[in-house]
Amino acid sequence: MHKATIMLMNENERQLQNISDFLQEQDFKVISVLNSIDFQQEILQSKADLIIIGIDSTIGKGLELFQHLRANKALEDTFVVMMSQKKEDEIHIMALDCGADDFWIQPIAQRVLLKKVNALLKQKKIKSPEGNSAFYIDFERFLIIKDNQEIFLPKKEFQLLSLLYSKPEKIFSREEIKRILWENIDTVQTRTIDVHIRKIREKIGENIIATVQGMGYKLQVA
Amino acid sequence: MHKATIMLMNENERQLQNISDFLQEQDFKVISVLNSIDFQQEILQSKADLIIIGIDSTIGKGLELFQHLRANKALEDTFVVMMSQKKEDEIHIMALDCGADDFWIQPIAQRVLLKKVNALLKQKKIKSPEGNSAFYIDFERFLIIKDNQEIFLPKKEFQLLSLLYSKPEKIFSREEIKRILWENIDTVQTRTIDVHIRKIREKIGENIIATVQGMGYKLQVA
DNA sequence: GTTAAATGTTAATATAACGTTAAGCATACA
DNA sequence: TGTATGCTTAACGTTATATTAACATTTAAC
Repeated sequence: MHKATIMLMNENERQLQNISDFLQEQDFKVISVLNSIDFQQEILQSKADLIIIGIDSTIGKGLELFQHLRANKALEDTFVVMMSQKKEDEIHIMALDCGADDFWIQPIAQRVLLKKVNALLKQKKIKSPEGNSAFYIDFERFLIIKDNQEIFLPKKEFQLLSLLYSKPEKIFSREEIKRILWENIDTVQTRTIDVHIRKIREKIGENIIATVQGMGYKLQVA
Repeated sequence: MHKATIMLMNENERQLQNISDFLQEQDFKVISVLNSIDFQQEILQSKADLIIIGIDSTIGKGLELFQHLRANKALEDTFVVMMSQKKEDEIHIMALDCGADDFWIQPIAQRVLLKKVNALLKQKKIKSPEGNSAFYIDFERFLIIKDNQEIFLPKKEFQLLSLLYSKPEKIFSREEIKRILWENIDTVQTRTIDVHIRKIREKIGENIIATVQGMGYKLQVA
Protein backbone atom coordinates (compact mmCIF):
# COMPACT_ATOMS: atom_id res chain seq x y z
CA MET A 1 0.00 0.00 0.00
CA HIS A 2 0.98 3.56 -0.67
CA LYS A 3 2.82 5.17 2.22
CA ALA A 4 1.23 8.48 3.04
CA THR A 5 3.38 11.60 2.86
CA ILE A 6 3.01 14.19 5.56
CA MET A 7 4.58 17.59 5.34
CA LEU A 8 5.37 19.47 8.53
CA MET A 9 6.06 23.16 8.73
CA ASN A 10 6.98 24.69 12.07
CA GLU A 11 9.35 27.47 12.92
CA ASN A 12 9.84 26.01 16.34
CA GLU A 13 12.56 23.46 15.78
CA ARG A 14 11.89 21.36 18.84
CA GLN A 15 8.24 20.96 18.09
CA LEU A 16 9.05 20.12 14.51
CA GLN A 17 11.52 17.46 15.52
CA ASN A 18 9.14 15.88 18.04
CA ILE A 19 6.29 15.45 15.65
CA SER A 20 8.51 14.47 12.80
CA ASP A 21 10.21 11.74 14.80
CA PHE A 22 6.94 10.36 16.00
CA LEU A 23 5.31 10.24 12.60
CA GLN A 24 8.37 8.64 11.07
CA GLU A 25 8.26 5.96 13.74
CA GLN A 26 4.71 5.36 12.66
CA ASP A 27 6.02 4.73 9.18
CA PHE A 28 4.82 7.83 7.43
CA LYS A 29 6.98 9.57 4.93
CA VAL A 30 7.69 12.94 6.53
CA ILE A 31 8.97 16.14 4.98
CA SER A 32 9.93 18.80 7.52
CA VAL A 33 10.52 22.45 6.84
CA LEU A 34 11.56 25.08 9.33
CA ASN A 35 10.60 28.30 7.61
CA SER A 36 8.18 29.69 5.15
CA ILE A 37 10.74 30.06 2.39
CA ASP A 38 11.51 26.36 2.33
CA PHE A 39 7.84 25.76 2.76
CA GLN A 40 7.01 27.66 -0.35
CA GLN A 41 9.59 25.75 -2.31
CA GLU A 42 8.60 22.32 -1.11
CA ILE A 43 4.87 22.52 -0.86
CA LEU A 44 3.95 22.12 -4.47
CA GLN A 45 6.54 19.49 -5.29
CA SER A 46 6.11 17.34 -2.22
CA LYS A 47 2.74 15.98 -3.28
CA ALA A 48 2.00 15.49 0.38
CA ASP A 49 -1.28 13.91 1.39
CA LEU A 50 -1.43 15.98 4.52
CA ILE A 51 0.25 19.19 5.59
CA ILE A 52 0.49 20.17 9.22
CA ILE A 53 1.48 23.74 9.93
CA GLY A 54 2.44 25.09 13.33
CA ILE A 55 1.31 28.67 13.13
CA ASP A 56 2.45 30.14 16.42
CA SER A 57 5.72 31.51 15.15
CA THR A 58 4.35 32.19 11.76
CA ILE A 59 1.20 34.20 12.23
CA GLY A 60 0.88 36.95 9.72
CA LYS A 61 3.23 36.35 6.87
CA GLY A 62 2.83 32.60 7.01
CA LEU A 63 -0.89 32.56 6.85
CA GLU A 64 -1.00 35.13 4.16
CA LEU A 65 1.45 33.13 2.15
CA PHE A 66 -0.58 30.04 2.60
CA GLN A 67 -3.79 31.65 1.56
CA HIS A 68 -2.37 32.15 -1.90
CA LEU A 69 -1.13 28.60 -2.11
CA ARG A 70 -4.47 27.15 -1.11
CA ALA A 71 -5.87 28.27 -4.42
CA ASN A 72 -3.29 26.21 -6.25
CA LYS A 73 -4.65 23.21 -8.03
CA ALA A 74 -1.84 20.98 -6.86
CA LEU A 75 -3.18 21.33 -3.33
CA GLU A 76 -6.76 20.53 -4.09
CA ASP A 77 -6.46 17.01 -2.79
CA THR A 78 -4.24 17.82 0.13
CA PHE A 79 -5.50 18.17 3.65
CA VAL A 80 -4.08 21.08 5.53
CA VAL A 81 -4.17 21.31 9.29
CA MET A 82 -2.97 24.22 11.40
CA MET A 83 -1.79 23.81 14.97
CA SER A 84 -1.43 26.38 17.69
CA GLN A 85 -0.88 26.52 21.41
CA LYS A 86 -3.40 29.31 21.62
CA LYS A 87 -6.97 28.38 22.27
CA GLU A 88 -8.61 31.61 21.24
CA ASP A 89 -11.48 31.22 18.89
CA GLU A 90 -10.13 34.09 16.82
CA ILE A 91 -7.10 32.11 15.83
CA HIS A 92 -9.15 29.05 15.20
CA ILE A 93 -11.43 30.95 12.87
CA MET A 94 -8.59 32.69 11.14
CA ALA A 95 -6.94 29.38 10.38
CA LEU A 96 -10.09 27.98 8.85
CA ASP A 97 -10.64 31.18 6.92
CA CYS A 98 -7.20 30.87 5.44
CA GLY A 99 -8.20 27.58 3.98
CA ALA A 100 -7.12 25.10 6.62
CA ASP A 101 -9.21 21.98 6.74
CA ASP A 102 -8.82 21.49 10.45
CA PHE A 103 -7.30 23.16 13.49
CA TRP A 104 -5.61 21.40 16.36
CA ILE A 105 -4.62 22.77 19.72
CA GLN A 106 -1.21 21.93 21.08
CA PRO A 107 0.04 20.14 23.04
CA ILE A 108 -1.49 17.08 21.50
CA ALA A 109 -0.94 13.57 22.79
CA GLN A 110 0.86 11.31 20.37
CA ARG A 111 -1.91 8.76 20.35
CA VAL A 112 -4.45 11.44 19.61
CA LEU A 113 -2.26 12.88 16.89
CA LEU A 114 -1.97 9.50 15.27
CA LYS A 115 -5.71 8.92 15.40
CA LYS A 116 -6.43 12.27 13.88
CA VAL A 117 -3.88 11.84 11.14
CA ASN A 118 -5.27 8.47 10.25
CA ALA A 119 -8.81 9.75 10.30
CA LEU A 120 -7.91 12.51 7.88
CA LEU A 121 -6.00 10.27 5.56
CA LYS A 122 -8.99 8.00 5.30
CA GLN A 123 -10.99 10.83 3.92
CA LYS A 124 -10.52 12.18 0.52
CA LYS A 125 -11.29 15.65 -0.56
CA ILE A 126 -13.76 16.16 -3.30
CA LYS A 127 -13.00 18.99 -5.56
CA SER A 128 -15.64 21.61 -5.71
CA PRO A 129 -17.29 21.96 -9.08
CA GLU A 130 -15.54 25.27 -9.58
CA GLY A 131 -12.01 23.99 -9.53
CA ASN A 132 -13.14 20.98 -11.35
CA SER A 133 -11.16 20.03 -14.32
CA ALA A 134 -9.45 21.93 -16.98
CA PHE A 135 -12.53 24.07 -17.49
CA TYR A 136 -15.59 25.54 -15.94
CA ILE A 137 -19.03 26.44 -17.10
CA ASP A 138 -20.44 29.93 -17.25
CA PHE A 139 -24.12 29.17 -16.98
CA GLU A 140 -25.17 32.75 -17.43
CA ARG A 141 -23.47 33.20 -20.71
CA PHE A 142 -23.80 29.60 -21.86
CA LEU A 143 -20.09 29.27 -22.34
CA ILE A 144 -17.36 26.85 -21.46
CA ILE A 145 -14.25 28.55 -20.17
CA LYS A 146 -11.12 26.60 -20.81
CA ASP A 147 -7.56 27.86 -20.70
CA ASN A 148 -8.93 31.39 -20.69
CA GLN A 149 -10.78 30.66 -23.87
CA GLU A 150 -14.51 30.93 -24.24
CA ILE A 151 -15.97 28.00 -26.05
CA PHE A 152 -19.48 27.97 -27.38
CA LEU A 153 -21.46 24.77 -27.38
CA PRO A 154 -24.84 24.19 -29.01
CA LYS A 155 -27.72 23.62 -26.65
CA LYS A 156 -27.73 19.84 -26.49
CA GLU A 157 -24.00 19.60 -26.11
CA PHE A 158 -24.12 22.25 -23.43
CA GLN A 159 -26.87 20.42 -21.57
CA LEU A 160 -25.04 17.14 -21.79
CA LEU A 161 -21.79 18.57 -20.54
CA SER A 162 -23.60 20.41 -17.77
CA LEU A 163 -25.20 17.21 -16.65
CA LEU A 164 -21.90 15.38 -16.40
CA TYR A 165 -20.39 18.43 -14.75
CA SER A 166 -23.07 18.42 -12.05
CA LYS A 167 -21.51 15.32 -10.55
CA PRO A 168 -17.92 14.85 -11.58
CA GLU A 169 -16.84 11.22 -11.56
CA LYS A 170 -20.39 9.95 -11.35
CA ILE A 171 -21.22 7.68 -14.20
CA PHE A 172 -24.30 8.65 -16.13
CA SER A 173 -25.82 5.80 -18.06
CA ARG A 174 -27.25 6.41 -21.48
CA GLU A 175 -30.65 5.71 -20.02
CA GLU A 176 -30.20 8.37 -17.40
CA ILE A 177 -28.96 10.87 -19.91
CA LYS A 178 -31.87 10.13 -22.20
CA ARG A 179 -34.30 10.48 -19.36
CA ILE A 180 -32.96 13.86 -18.34
CA LEU A 181 -32.06 15.47 -21.64
CA TRP A 182 -34.83 14.07 -23.77
CA GLU A 183 -37.46 13.70 -21.09
CA ASN A 184 -37.54 10.04 -21.77
CA ILE A 185 -38.70 10.27 -25.32
CA ASP A 186 -37.42 6.89 -26.30
CA THR A 187 -37.45 7.55 -29.96
CA VAL A 188 -33.94 8.79 -29.47
CA GLN A 189 -31.43 6.30 -30.74
CA THR A 190 -28.39 5.23 -28.85
CA ARG A 191 -25.76 6.56 -31.17
CA THR A 192 -27.12 10.07 -30.85
CA ILE A 193 -25.56 10.52 -27.45
CA ASP A 194 -22.24 9.25 -28.71
CA VAL A 195 -22.22 11.79 -31.46
CA HIS A 196 -22.85 14.59 -29.02
CA ILE A 197 -20.08 13.30 -26.84
CA ARG A 198 -17.88 13.19 -29.89
CA LYS A 199 -18.52 16.84 -30.67
CA ILE A 200 -17.96 17.95 -27.10
CA ARG A 201 -14.67 16.12 -27.00
CA GLU A 202 -13.72 17.73 -30.28
CA LYS A 203 -14.29 21.16 -28.82
CA ILE A 204 -13.08 20.95 -25.24
CA GLY A 205 -10.61 18.09 -25.41
CA GLU A 206 -10.49 14.33 -25.53
CA ASN A 207 -9.56 13.64 -21.94
CA ILE A 208 -12.38 15.31 -20.14
CA ILE A 209 -15.20 12.89 -20.67
CA ALA A 210 -14.38 9.27 -20.03
CA THR A 211 -16.27 6.27 -21.36
CA VAL A 212 -17.07 3.45 -19.00
CA GLN A 213 -17.95 0.48 -21.13
CA GLY A 214 -21.32 -0.97 -20.50
CA MET A 215 -22.16 1.77 -18.06
CA GLY A 216 -22.02 5.22 -19.56
CA TYR A 217 -20.00 8.40 -19.47
CA LYS A 218 -18.45 10.44 -16.70
CA LEU A 219 -16.55 13.63 -16.25
CA GLN A 220 -12.92 13.04 -15.38
CA VAL A 221 -11.64 14.93 -12.42
CA ALA A 222 -8.00 14.07 -12.76
CA MET B 1 -28.15 23.51 -3.74
CA HIS B 2 -29.11 20.66 -1.49
CA LYS B 3 -29.68 21.78 2.06
CA ALA B 4 -27.49 19.73 4.33
CA THR B 5 -29.15 17.69 7.04
CA ILE B 6 -27.54 17.59 10.44
CA MET B 7 -28.63 15.25 13.14
CA LEU B 8 -28.04 16.17 16.75
CA MET B 9 -28.13 13.77 19.64
CA ASN B 10 -27.67 15.07 23.15
CA GLU B 11 -29.22 13.97 26.40
CA ASN B 12 -28.71 17.43 27.81
CA GLU B 13 -31.75 19.29 26.60
CA ARG B 14 -30.35 22.79 26.92
CA GLN B 15 -27.24 22.02 24.94
CA LEU B 16 -29.34 20.30 22.33
CA GLN B 17 -31.64 23.28 22.00
CA ASN B 18 -28.78 25.74 21.76
CA ILE B 19 -26.99 24.02 18.98
CA SER B 20 -30.15 23.13 17.17
CA ASP B 21 -31.41 26.71 17.19
CA PHE B 22 -28.14 28.03 15.94
CA LEU B 23 -27.80 25.57 13.11
CA GLN B 24 -31.36 26.13 12.03
CA GLU B 25 -30.72 29.83 11.90
CA GLN B 26 -27.84 29.02 9.60
CA ASP B 27 -30.32 27.31 7.34
CA PHE B 28 -29.40 23.71 7.91
CA LYS B 29 -32.06 21.10 8.19
CA VAL B 30 -31.72 19.86 11.77
CA ILE B 31 -33.02 16.70 13.37
CA SER B 32 -32.72 16.66 17.14
CA VAL B 33 -33.03 13.66 19.40
CA LEU B 34 -32.82 13.60 23.15
CA ASN B 35 -32.10 10.00 23.90
CA SER B 36 -30.50 6.96 22.44
CA ILE B 37 -33.79 5.22 21.74
CA ASP B 38 -35.00 7.97 19.43
CA PHE B 39 -31.52 8.14 18.08
CA GLN B 40 -31.56 4.53 17.08
CA GLN B 41 -34.89 4.98 15.36
CA GLU B 42 -34.00 8.10 13.48
CA ILE B 43 -30.40 7.55 12.56
CA LEU B 44 -30.86 5.25 9.61
CA GLN B 45 -33.85 6.99 8.13
CA SER B 46 -32.67 10.53 8.54
CA LYS B 47 -30.08 10.30 5.80
CA ALA B 48 -28.18 12.99 7.62
CA ASP B 49 -25.01 14.34 6.12
CA LEU B 50 -23.52 14.94 9.51
CA ILE B 51 -24.30 13.61 12.95
CA ILE B 52 -23.16 15.40 16.06
CA ILE B 53 -23.38 13.47 19.30
CA GLY B 54 -22.93 14.95 22.74
CA ILE B 55 -21.46 12.08 24.68
CA ASP B 56 -21.21 13.43 28.19
CA SER B 57 -24.52 12.05 29.39
CA THR B 58 -24.28 9.06 27.17
CA ILE B 59 -20.93 7.47 27.77
CA GLY B 60 -21.12 3.76 27.98
CA LYS B 61 -24.38 2.60 26.50
CA GLY B 62 -24.46 5.33 23.90
CA LEU B 63 -21.06 4.68 22.51
CA GLU B 64 -21.58 1.00 22.47
CA LEU B 65 -24.82 1.45 20.65
CA PHE B 66 -23.18 3.67 18.14
CA GLN B 67 -20.35 1.30 17.47
CA HIS B 68 -22.84 -1.18 16.07
CA LEU B 69 -24.52 1.42 13.95
CA ARG B 70 -21.25 2.60 12.50
CA ALA B 71 -20.94 -0.68 10.65
CA ASN B 72 -24.23 -0.03 8.88
CA LYS B 73 -23.91 0.69 5.22
CA ALA B 74 -26.40 3.54 5.38
CA LEU B 75 -23.95 5.48 7.50
CA GLU B 76 -20.95 4.96 5.33
CA ASP B 77 -21.20 8.40 3.83
CA THR B 78 -22.15 10.19 6.99
CA PHE B 79 -19.74 12.14 9.09
CA VAL B 80 -20.08 11.56 12.78
CA VAL B 81 -18.65 13.93 15.34
CA MET B 82 -18.66 13.46 19.09
CA MET B 83 -18.58 16.34 21.52
CA SER B 84 -17.64 16.39 25.15
CA GLN B 85 -16.87 18.89 27.86
CA LYS B 86 -14.06 16.66 29.04
CA LYS B 87 -10.65 17.26 27.63
CA GLU B 88 -9.03 14.00 28.61
CA ASP B 89 -7.20 12.25 25.83
CA GLU B 90 -8.79 8.99 26.91
CA ILE B 91 -12.22 10.17 25.95
CA HIS B 92 -10.94 11.65 22.76
CA ILE B 93 -9.37 8.37 21.76
CA MET B 94 -12.36 6.37 22.83
CA ALA B 95 -14.61 8.45 20.62
CA LEU B 96 -12.40 7.96 17.61
CA ASP B 97 -12.11 4.27 18.36
CA CYS B 98 -15.86 3.99 18.39
CA GLY B 99 -15.92 5.21 14.85
CA ALA B 100 -16.33 8.94 15.24
CA ASP B 101 -14.75 10.96 12.49
CA ASP B 102 -13.92 13.90 14.67
CA PHE B 103 -14.05 15.00 18.28
CA TRP B 104 -14.87 18.48 19.52
CA ILE B 105 -14.46 19.90 22.96
CA GLN B 106 -17.29 21.95 24.43
CA PRO B 107 -18.02 24.74 24.89
CA ILE B 108 -17.51 25.66 21.29
CA ALA B 109 -18.06 29.14 19.90
CA GLN B 110 -20.85 29.38 17.41
CA ARG B 111 -18.67 30.79 14.71
CA VAL B 112 -16.19 28.00 15.21
CA LEU B 113 -18.94 25.44 15.16
CA LEU B 114 -20.22 26.80 11.90
CA LYS B 115 -16.79 26.77 10.32
CA LYS B 116 -16.19 23.20 11.39
CA VAL B 117 -19.54 22.03 10.17
CA ASN B 118 -19.00 23.64 6.82
CA ALA B 119 -15.51 22.24 6.54
CA LEU B 120 -16.82 18.74 7.16
CA LEU B 121 -19.69 19.07 4.76
CA LYS B 122 -17.30 20.07 2.05
CA GLN B 123 -15.58 16.78 2.40
CA LYS B 124 -17.03 13.55 1.37
CA LYS B 125 -16.32 10.37 3.19
CA ILE B 126 -14.63 7.49 1.64
CA LYS B 127 -15.92 4.34 3.15
CA SER B 128 -13.26 2.70 5.20
CA PRO B 129 -11.91 -0.56 3.96
CA GLU B 130 -12.48 -2.09 7.40
CA GLY B 131 -16.21 -2.39 6.88
CA ASN B 132 -17.00 -5.53 5.03
CA SER B 133 -13.93 -7.05 3.68
CA ALA B 134 -10.69 -5.77 2.35
CA PHE B 135 -12.51 -3.51 -0.05
CA TYR B 136 -15.72 -1.73 -0.83
CA ILE B 137 -17.72 -0.95 -3.91
CA ASP B 138 -18.43 2.54 -5.12
CA PHE B 139 -21.56 1.97 -7.13
CA GLU B 140 -21.86 5.51 -8.31
CA ARG B 141 -18.42 5.58 -9.77
CA PHE B 142 -18.47 1.93 -10.70
CA LEU B 143 -15.22 1.23 -8.94
CA ILE B 144 -13.75 -1.13 -6.41
CA ILE B 145 -11.83 0.66 -3.69
CA LYS B 146 -9.12 -1.39 -2.13
CA ASP B 147 -6.20 -0.12 -0.08
CA ASN B 148 -7.03 3.37 -1.26
CA GLN B 149 -6.73 2.22 -4.82
CA GLU B 150 -9.48 2.47 -7.33
CA ILE B 151 -9.88 -0.64 -9.39
CA PHE B 152 -11.95 -0.79 -12.52
CA LEU B 153 -13.81 -3.95 -13.42
CA PRO B 154 -15.67 -4.64 -16.66
CA LYS B 155 -19.42 -4.85 -16.39
CA LYS B 156 -19.91 -8.58 -15.88
CA GLU B 157 -17.11 -8.84 -13.39
CA PHE B 158 -18.49 -5.86 -11.55
CA GLN B 159 -21.96 -7.37 -11.48
CA LEU B 160 -20.67 -10.68 -10.27
CA LEU B 161 -18.62 -9.16 -7.51
CA SER B 162 -21.52 -6.91 -6.54
CA LEU B 163 -23.74 -9.92 -6.23
CA LEU B 164 -21.36 -11.72 -3.90
CA TYR B 165 -20.82 -8.46 -2.04
CA SER B 166 -24.55 -8.07 -1.46
CA LYS B 167 -24.45 -10.97 0.97
CA PRO B 168 -20.98 -11.61 2.29
CA GLU B 169 -20.41 -15.19 3.37
CA LYS B 170 -23.51 -16.39 1.58
CA ILE B 171 -22.72 -19.10 -0.89
CA PHE B 172 -24.02 -18.38 -4.37
CA SER B 173 -24.40 -21.46 -6.52
CA ARG B 174 -23.51 -21.28 -10.16
CA GLU B 175 -27.17 -21.78 -10.95
CA GLU B 176 -28.14 -18.82 -8.82
CA ILE B 177 -25.46 -16.64 -10.37
CA LYS B 178 -26.56 -17.66 -13.83
CA ARG B 179 -30.17 -16.93 -13.02
CA ILE B 180 -29.38 -13.45 -11.76
CA LEU B 181 -26.62 -12.28 -14.04
CA TRP B 182 -27.78 -13.90 -17.25
CA GLU B 183 -31.48 -13.82 -16.59
CA ASN B 184 -31.55 -17.55 -16.80
CA ILE B 185 -30.35 -17.82 -20.34
CA ASP B 186 -29.08 -21.35 -19.96
CA THR B 187 -26.92 -21.31 -23.00
CA VAL B 188 -24.21 -19.96 -20.76
CA GLN B 189 -21.61 -22.55 -20.04
CA THR B 190 -20.29 -23.34 -16.61
CA ARG B 191 -16.73 -22.35 -17.14
CA THR B 192 -17.76 -18.83 -18.03
CA ILE B 193 -18.40 -18.00 -14.42
CA ASP B 194 -15.09 -19.45 -13.37
CA VAL B 195 -13.30 -17.32 -15.86
CA HIS B 196 -14.95 -14.20 -14.53
CA ILE B 197 -14.07 -15.21 -10.99
CA ARG B 198 -10.53 -15.77 -12.15
CA LYS B 199 -10.29 -12.25 -13.57
CA ILE B 200 -11.79 -10.66 -10.50
CA ARG B 201 -9.33 -12.47 -8.28
CA GLU B 202 -6.53 -11.36 -10.54
CA LYS B 203 -7.54 -7.74 -10.07
CA ILE B 204 -8.62 -7.46 -6.46
CA GLY B 205 -6.75 -10.33 -4.85
CA GLU B 206 -6.93 -14.07 -4.48
CA ASN B 207 -8.31 -14.24 -0.97
CA ILE B 208 -11.49 -12.31 -1.36
CA ILE B 209 -13.68 -14.76 -3.21
CA ALA B 210 -13.65 -18.26 -1.81
CA THR B 211 -14.64 -21.40 -3.65
CA VAL B 212 -16.90 -23.83 -1.86
CA GLN B 213 -16.55 -27.11 -3.67
CA GLY B 214 -19.73 -28.47 -5.05
CA MET B 215 -21.62 -25.45 -3.83
CA GLY B 216 -20.46 -22.25 -5.43
CA TYR B 217 -18.64 -19.07 -4.51
CA LYS B 218 -18.81 -16.67 -1.63
CA LEU B 219 -17.28 -13.46 -0.48
CA GLN B 220 -14.84 -13.90 2.39
CA VAL B 221 -15.28 -11.58 5.28
CA ALA B 222 -11.78 -12.29 6.50
C1' DG C 1 -2.45 -43.67 -3.84
C1' DT C 2 -5.95 -43.74 -7.59
C1' DT C 3 -9.66 -41.97 -9.68
C1' DA C 4 -13.48 -39.05 -10.96
C1' DA C 5 -15.47 -34.81 -10.32
C1' DA C 6 -14.94 -30.14 -9.68
C1' DT C 7 -12.57 -26.17 -10.39
C1' DG C 8 -8.50 -23.29 -12.27
C1' DT C 9 -6.27 -21.36 -16.22
C1' DT C 10 -5.14 -19.88 -20.77
C1' DA C 11 -5.66 -18.25 -25.18
C1' DA C 12 -8.50 -18.06 -29.28
C1' DT C 13 -12.80 -16.50 -30.95
C1' DA C 14 -17.26 -14.24 -30.88
C1' DT C 15 -19.97 -10.55 -29.62
C1' DA C 16 -21.35 -6.38 -27.87
C1' DA C 17 -20.28 -1.66 -27.05
C1' DC C 18 -18.50 2.31 -28.61
C1' DG C 19 -16.28 5.73 -32.12
C1' DT C 20 -16.63 8.10 -36.36
C1' DT C 21 -18.15 9.91 -40.55
C1' DA C 22 -21.16 11.78 -43.61
C1' DA C 23 -25.61 12.69 -44.97
C1' DG C 24 -30.54 14.09 -44.24
C1' DC C 25 -33.66 16.97 -42.20
C1' DA C 26 -35.43 20.72 -39.53
C1' DT C 27 -35.13 25.27 -38.00
C1' DA C 28 -33.61 29.86 -37.88
C1' DC C 29 -32.19 33.77 -40.18
C1' DA C 30 -30.47 36.97 -43.42
C1' DT D 1 -35.10 31.69 -51.20
C1' DG D 2 -30.79 30.48 -50.03
C1' DT D 3 -27.53 29.58 -46.42
C1' DA D 4 -26.01 28.30 -41.96
C1' DT D 5 -26.48 25.74 -37.82
C1' DG D 6 -27.83 22.06 -35.01
C1' DC D 7 -29.86 17.53 -34.19
C1' DT D 8 -30.41 12.97 -35.47
C1' DT D 9 -29.58 8.84 -37.94
C1' DA D 10 -27.53 5.02 -40.56
C1' DA D 11 -23.60 2.64 -41.90
C1' DC D 12 -19.41 1.10 -41.01
C1' DG D 13 -14.81 0.92 -38.36
C1' DT D 14 -12.62 -0.13 -34.05
C1' DT D 15 -11.92 -1.65 -29.50
C1' DA D 16 -13.22 -3.72 -25.21
C1' DT D 17 -15.41 -7.36 -23.16
C1' DA D 18 -17.62 -11.95 -22.89
C1' DT D 19 -17.59 -16.60 -23.96
C1' DT D 20 -15.83 -20.83 -25.24
C1' DA D 21 -12.95 -24.91 -25.72
C1' DA D 22 -9.03 -27.28 -24.42
C1' DC D 23 -6.10 -28.51 -21.09
C1' DA D 24 -4.17 -28.26 -16.12
C1' DT D 25 -4.73 -28.67 -11.45
C1' DT D 26 -6.92 -29.51 -7.14
C1' DT D 27 -10.16 -31.91 -4.19
C1' DA D 28 -12.79 -35.68 -2.03
C1' DA D 29 -14.11 -40.37 -2.00
C1' DC D 30 -12.80 -44.76 -2.16
